[in-house]
Amino acid sequence: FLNQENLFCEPHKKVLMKTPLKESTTPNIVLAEIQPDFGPLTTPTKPKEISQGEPWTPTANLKMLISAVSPEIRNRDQKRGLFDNRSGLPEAKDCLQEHFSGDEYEKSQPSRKEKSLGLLCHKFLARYPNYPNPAVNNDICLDEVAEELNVERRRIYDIVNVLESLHMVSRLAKNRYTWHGRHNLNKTLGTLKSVGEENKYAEQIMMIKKKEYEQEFDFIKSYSIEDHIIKSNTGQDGQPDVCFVELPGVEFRAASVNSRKDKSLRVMSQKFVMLFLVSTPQIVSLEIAAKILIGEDHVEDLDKSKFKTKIRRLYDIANVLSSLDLIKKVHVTEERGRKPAFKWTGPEISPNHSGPSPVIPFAPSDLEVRRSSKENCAKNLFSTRGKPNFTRHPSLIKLVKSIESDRRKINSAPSSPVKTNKAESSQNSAPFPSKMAQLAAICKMQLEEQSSEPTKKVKVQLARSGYCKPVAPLDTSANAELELTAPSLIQPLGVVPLIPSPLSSAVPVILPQVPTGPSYAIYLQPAQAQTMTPPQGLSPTMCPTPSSKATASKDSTDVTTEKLTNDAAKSSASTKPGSLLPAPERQAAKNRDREPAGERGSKRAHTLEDSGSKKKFKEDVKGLENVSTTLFPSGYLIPLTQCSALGAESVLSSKENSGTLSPNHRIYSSPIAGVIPVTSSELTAVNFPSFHVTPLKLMVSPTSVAAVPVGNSPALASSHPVPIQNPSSAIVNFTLQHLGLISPNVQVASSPGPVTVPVSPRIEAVNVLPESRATRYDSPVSGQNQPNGQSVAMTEAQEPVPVTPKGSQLVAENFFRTPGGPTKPIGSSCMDFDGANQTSLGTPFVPQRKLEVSAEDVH
DNA sequence: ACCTCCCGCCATGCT
DNA sequence: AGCATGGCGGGAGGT
Repeated sequence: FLNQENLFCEPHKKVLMKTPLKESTTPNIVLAEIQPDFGPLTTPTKPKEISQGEPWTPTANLKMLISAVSPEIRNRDQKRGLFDNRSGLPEAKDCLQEHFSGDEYEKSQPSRKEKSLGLLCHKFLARYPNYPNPAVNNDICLDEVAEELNVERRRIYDIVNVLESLHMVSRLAKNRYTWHGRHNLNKTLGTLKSVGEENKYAEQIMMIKKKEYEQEFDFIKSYSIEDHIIKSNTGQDGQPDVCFVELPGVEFRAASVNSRKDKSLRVMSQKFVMLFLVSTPQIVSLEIAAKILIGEDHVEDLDKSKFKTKIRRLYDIANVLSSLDLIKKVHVTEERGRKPAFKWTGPEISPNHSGPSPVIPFAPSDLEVRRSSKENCAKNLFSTRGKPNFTRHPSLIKLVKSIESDRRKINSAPSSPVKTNKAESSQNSAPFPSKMAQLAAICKMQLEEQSSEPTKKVKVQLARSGYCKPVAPLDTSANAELELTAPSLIQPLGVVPLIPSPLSSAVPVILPQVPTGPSYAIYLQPAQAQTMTPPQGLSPTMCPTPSSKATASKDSTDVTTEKLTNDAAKSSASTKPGSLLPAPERQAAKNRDREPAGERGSKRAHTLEDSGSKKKFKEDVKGLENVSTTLFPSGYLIPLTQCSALGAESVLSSKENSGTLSPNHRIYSSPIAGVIPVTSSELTAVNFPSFHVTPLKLMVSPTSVAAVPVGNSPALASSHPVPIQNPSSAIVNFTLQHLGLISPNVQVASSPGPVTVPVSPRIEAVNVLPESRATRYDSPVSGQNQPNGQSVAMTEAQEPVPVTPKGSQLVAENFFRTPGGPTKPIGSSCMDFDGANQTSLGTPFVPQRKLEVSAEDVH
């Protein structure tokens, strides 16, 4: 252990590491001070970076930095760049300047650029390996970094906050963060994507674009629709938006923890990333991003100042993301003019649970993740609820204690982020772990079963999941739909159905297909894509837009401009997702809530509304809580799901470690057991902190959602004066339904063969490779596993746990279902508890489908 | 003149 | 009270 650290840390860290950046300047002082104090602990990693390969020398660093910098800057700076980079330290600069500057240039002084957050971030990133060896201590001392980089701490916060939003770092304690590098990145992005889908960001983007273009005329319609969507989003989705998305693996404090966190740069960063992941062109203009991010509350009347502030923040975030090579600056030329925008240059990711991302993380290493997951669960639970009133089984308690010990490391930090009661959390956490273990065990079993038949797995899983069942019953078309439905269910996004993503989420393979989907394919934006669903007439209309595709970047914009087609379709789509089902749902919810869970579910499906209302949600929650309490300590479904997810992950990871499962298997399996649950859990987690409501979303099946929105939309429309809606409302609803249905169908058609396997595996493969690289540096998987005593211990512990858990069985089942039901997980979990849900679900869906069909017919 | 966004005041929260 | 965080927006550098 120590040896490893030494290997990793010693060489570069103290000496080299610091040297590179600062050498020229004052570093000595810093080094001296820092090293002694933190020595091994703080400094941890850094030099390792793989990419560089070169030993750390100032020049090397400079080169890296320069290269890293955007081309433009690069070119310019390169000339002076050397100076600048070195200059990182003022003193050095001064010296240089004096020497050189005598002549002309004194630029060497830190120009603004030199102080840019992007450059700073590069420096920061240069200190740590992309794929750190978990075994080594990767602690980051903010003070130290600030000194070394010679910047105010405030700047470091900016960087760290963004990194944290990607789970590339996690906070250990007061001034300390742990560097995770990109191990979790894919997973995180997957989660963010799924959340983004949930939030209907794609739709929102489309709406905004539409507005812009349409404002001139149809805007009325669009507005009405948009408004609805937005509002809906705000209401329901807004919640999720507000929350910080916690990844299963990553530990962090819930957004709820800090009041600020809601607004936090972290959240903005996540949302911003979501926009990229969700939007088809993957190009997001700052304007749109700002509108959406702000807009959640009141899109339409944005304060100018607010808008400006948002833009400022987005620049900050964008700089960091650019440094991570996740995005690059571009300009989108639209009718109106040229807008600053950013293009996603990061990895393509399938929705969270879907294959690759999750898999990768697990495989490589993510001990921390596991830990964090546990912690997260605990945290979430606690955070959400003031206190855990869980009744715990002794066994659970034991588990908890063990876990706590593990956690301790993390939490040990004096001020662990989570402020809530650590003790409590830890205690609470205990149950989860056990649960998780159980879940994991279950998942494993499922996975194994499924693994045997990857392709079939999905279906099987679906079938297993209570939710799935419901789906199947729904229609004859069901088979195809099953897949569809499943995905929809899986993703809270369900709403999303409009977009392919949901499907993809359901089945990893699907996603890729969807996008590729012949019909829409092209550059259409999400909205268009959605419209696409109604391939028939619409697609042609859409086609024009595609023509725009000539310019890829423009496509998106152009597309938006065209909006043409299907306002209705779009609107429908938008409505679906966003739909939040406000009033109607609530009503329905009320009725339903009282009803038995099973009934509820059915009703929900029926009404579709269920998902929407917060009230319902709460009610449901209450009911669930009761149930849950009885079932197991943790009251909330969400946590459980998370746990389940975690468990699944852990399982997966373990498998990976063992090598029993092939990547493919993992993928598939993950979707079934782990994946779905995970995503759901993640989603839930996100939503959870801020609002109970979120769960509602989960609860609702996508189809149901779609249906609901429709209903809602009219209502909403009524509230708003929306002329269009009157005529269109029905249509819209139908269209929406269609969208949801269609998309699935489409996918189905295309997917049938390919659906399951092909794509996802590829992705995984891709992802895996990188990771493998990363690992190599640090010390690959084996190293990871071993290194962290903690993480390792955790895993091991977890595995055993499953067995031990006594009460676990019940829990397990619950969890199980969760995962399965899970597609949508969280809600599902709740539903599961209800028990009846499964059957109920089936019933509800049926009606929807019928509706959908009708809608289709209409088309 | 607009785009970027650095800088640091000061609120917020925890210790 | 003191310190760590980080929201926020003025206003300056860049183009």
